[in-house]
Amino acid sequence: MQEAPEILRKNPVQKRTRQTLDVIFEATAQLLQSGGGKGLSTNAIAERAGFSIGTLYSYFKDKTSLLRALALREFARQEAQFAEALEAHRELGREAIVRAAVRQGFAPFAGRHRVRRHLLTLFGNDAALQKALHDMVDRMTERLIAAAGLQDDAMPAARRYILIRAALGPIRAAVISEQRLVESGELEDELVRLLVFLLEPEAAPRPESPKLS
Amino acid sequence: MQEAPEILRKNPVQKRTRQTLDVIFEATAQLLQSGGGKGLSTNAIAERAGFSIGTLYSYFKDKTSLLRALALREFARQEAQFAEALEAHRELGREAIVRAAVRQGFAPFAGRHRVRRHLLTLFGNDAALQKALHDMVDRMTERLIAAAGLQDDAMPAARRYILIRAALGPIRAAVISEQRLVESGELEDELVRLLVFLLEPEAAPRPESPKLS
Amino acid sequence: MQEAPEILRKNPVQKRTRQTLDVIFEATAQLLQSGGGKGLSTNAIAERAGFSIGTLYSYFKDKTSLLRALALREFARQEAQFAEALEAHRELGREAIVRAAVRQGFAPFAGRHRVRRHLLTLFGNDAALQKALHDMVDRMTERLIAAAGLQDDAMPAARRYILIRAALGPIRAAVISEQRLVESGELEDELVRLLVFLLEPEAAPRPESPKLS
Amino acid sequence: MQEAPEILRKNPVQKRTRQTLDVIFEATAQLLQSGGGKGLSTNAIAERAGFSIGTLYSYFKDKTSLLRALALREFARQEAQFAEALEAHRELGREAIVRAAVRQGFAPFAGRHRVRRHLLTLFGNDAALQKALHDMVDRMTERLIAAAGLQDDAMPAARRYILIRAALGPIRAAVISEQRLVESGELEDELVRLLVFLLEPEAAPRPESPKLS
DNA sequence: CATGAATGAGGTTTCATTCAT
DNA sequence: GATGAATGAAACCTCATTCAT
Repeated sequence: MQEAPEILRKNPVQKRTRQTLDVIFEATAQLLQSGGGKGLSTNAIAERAGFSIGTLYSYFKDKTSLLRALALREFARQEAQFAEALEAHRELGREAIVRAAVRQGFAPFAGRHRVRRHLLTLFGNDAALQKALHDMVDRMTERLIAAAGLQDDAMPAARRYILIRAALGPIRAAVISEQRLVESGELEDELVRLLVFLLEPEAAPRPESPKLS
Repeated sequence: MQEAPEILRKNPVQKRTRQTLDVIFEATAQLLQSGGGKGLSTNAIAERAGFSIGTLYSYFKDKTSLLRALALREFARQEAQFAEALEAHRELGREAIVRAAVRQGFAPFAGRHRVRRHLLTLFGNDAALQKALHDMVDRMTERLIAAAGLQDDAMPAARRYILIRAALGPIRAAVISEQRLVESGELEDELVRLLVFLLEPEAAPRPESPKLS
Repeated sequence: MQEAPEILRKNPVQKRTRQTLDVIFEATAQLLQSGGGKGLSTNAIAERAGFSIGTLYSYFKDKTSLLRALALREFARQEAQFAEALEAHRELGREAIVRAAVRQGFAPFAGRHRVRRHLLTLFGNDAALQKALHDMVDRMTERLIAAAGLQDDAMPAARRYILIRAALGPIRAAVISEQRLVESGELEDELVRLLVFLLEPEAAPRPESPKLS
Repeated sequence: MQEAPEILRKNPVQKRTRQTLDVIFEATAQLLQSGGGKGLSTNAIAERAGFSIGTLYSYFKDKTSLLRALALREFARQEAQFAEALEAHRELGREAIVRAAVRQGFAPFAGRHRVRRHLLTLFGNDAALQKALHDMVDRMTERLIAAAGLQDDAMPAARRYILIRAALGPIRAAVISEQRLVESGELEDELVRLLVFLLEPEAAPRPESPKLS
């Protein structure tokens, strides 16, 4: 059941190889964006990319490899953009930083939210990919905490776990079917308020409401 | 020329029909749980259910109809359980109610989290299904707000939108790959804290930190 | 390969049986007219007729039997109408009779030309049906010759063979795709002229090769 | 969203492609001739042709396309042969030319009359195909008129319409079930007489028999 | 190396027919 | 007798993958 870890069949260091890969990835993303899971055949990808199907198979050992590689690339790009966004607002105070993070959360959905959704969909079962995604969110979380000026260990693990993930669900749902809240900025405001609350060091740990079980 | 919006081809009021449907749904859910979206063929469903493929098609006009019906059924069941859980804790105070809601959020993942995930992904593009889901979450939100003893209109729309959705993402992610946080209850505590915060009537709208921008 | 000559499973003498058959035939004809060969399933026929599929199979041993019986019925009806039309113009002279015949040739296409075409299509290979059709045209031919006041044997066999068949092709073609010629009556005039020519006793044709007989 | 009107998926200019197409067409024709419309499955065609089913579908987008292409090919071939036959008898006088035309009318039924009949019936509903056929007969008509030495406009439209079509019906019927008349040549003689009559310039337009309605 | 024709397992769906109720 | 749920062979078609050129 274990997949051999080899994904690419060629060394992408070669410049020509890298360009070819870009073309293939772009073609795949376009088909994913326009047609969804349906119609995403290797033959269609090859045709859209302008290569022969045989060439495609000289770069990827099978269809899954291609998609996995695309997914990893997209995630990495997103992580980089997130880090960049935080960096750009580093000096403007916690709320500004959080707002930048939230705003960046909406970004990937700008032109291609279907690409991401389909990739997530396609690999819902792929443990390795899930792990990669998970780790990525963890790294983003740490970055956000640091940028907000907190000690990493000042925050309980479960709260760290929630920090970014609490925002992702609403963002995705709203982009798909509640454009009004997105465009008015109301949703952004609420998510900022939410994250700021989570980042707040606990004043005094709720002495008034003992847990009863 | 006109497409009938019907999903079922037979009237499920008949006892025999209902039983057959249950068997088909159960078989589908099992295959979804064990095998995932791939390999979920109508023939496999029929075989697992112990009916012939023809029977299956006498109940559903095509594969999509079957899956859609299953999705609607699962969602409805979940909504009912949610309402029930709230009702059972109605007298125990806001935090208890919220805790019940969060706990109920974990429940559907108990034995079959893959079933739900696959259904969600299979219909990621289906506008009608998305609408149904969306409406369901809205209804659950209203119920939670009422149970918590708030006036429905005391809460900004965007915050209502977030209320439940902020919890769903972390729950799903954690169930899949962070069992430890789930089992220790830490995650539950954090989510409860989060929802309680969102339900809090804004004491005095942060007079100490005016938004500058 | 030979089909047992039994077509009906029940004795149509019974009044109730005859009515049921009429309903089934009518339903079949409607489906044939509206949907063509596609969608003409036994289940659809039964549903349209308001009977259960089982009942249908108690009247006909299989689908082919049903269609064959319908075809025979339609042909017989057409033959009867043809005879009637000739009879009604018997006293008006040869041309009037021929014109009545031609006009009657167009008639079956009035409301249901698809029914006939599909039936012909479906049994293009059925030798028995073809024979029945053939015999029917022969009978119609004899009737026309008699009505026109000729001795049956005054006409060569090949010409008799042609007499009606020469008109059928143009009629069918024109009804399908040359409505203008049909509606203006030009086509009718030409076909009348053609049949009158064929019915003409050879005056003294081809004087260079006198047929003595 | 738009349907491409293409029939072939590959460019038949390539020699290999053309050969493959010929093989597929030939296999289809054989099955049509021997088995008829029933049992003509794409799998059977592929097997008979010696290709895999996938190859067949790489040439034609679906079964209908394949059959349509075959029909067009057969019709074109027939038209060419008809023109050729007329040309070969151009110098021999009107009756000889007409006889050549009639004889050519029997020709396609020589070895494969079922192929043509099945193709005709399969596309009885296909407007485009009917149009093509119709146009073909019109072209053949014009050719015959010209070869017979008449001015095209010397003949009423309705008579031109009839000219060839009056012969087609009897030919088809006779080939199927009246071989004797075919073999003795009697039928040919009668059809020649019929066409010659239709080609005759009207001596004097029937002044003696006014139309009475 | 690139190409793309060819492969064929396997997916979805239809529908004539049976038979227990 | 009537019913209609159930059957399952068989049809159409897709698409990941191979390999001769």
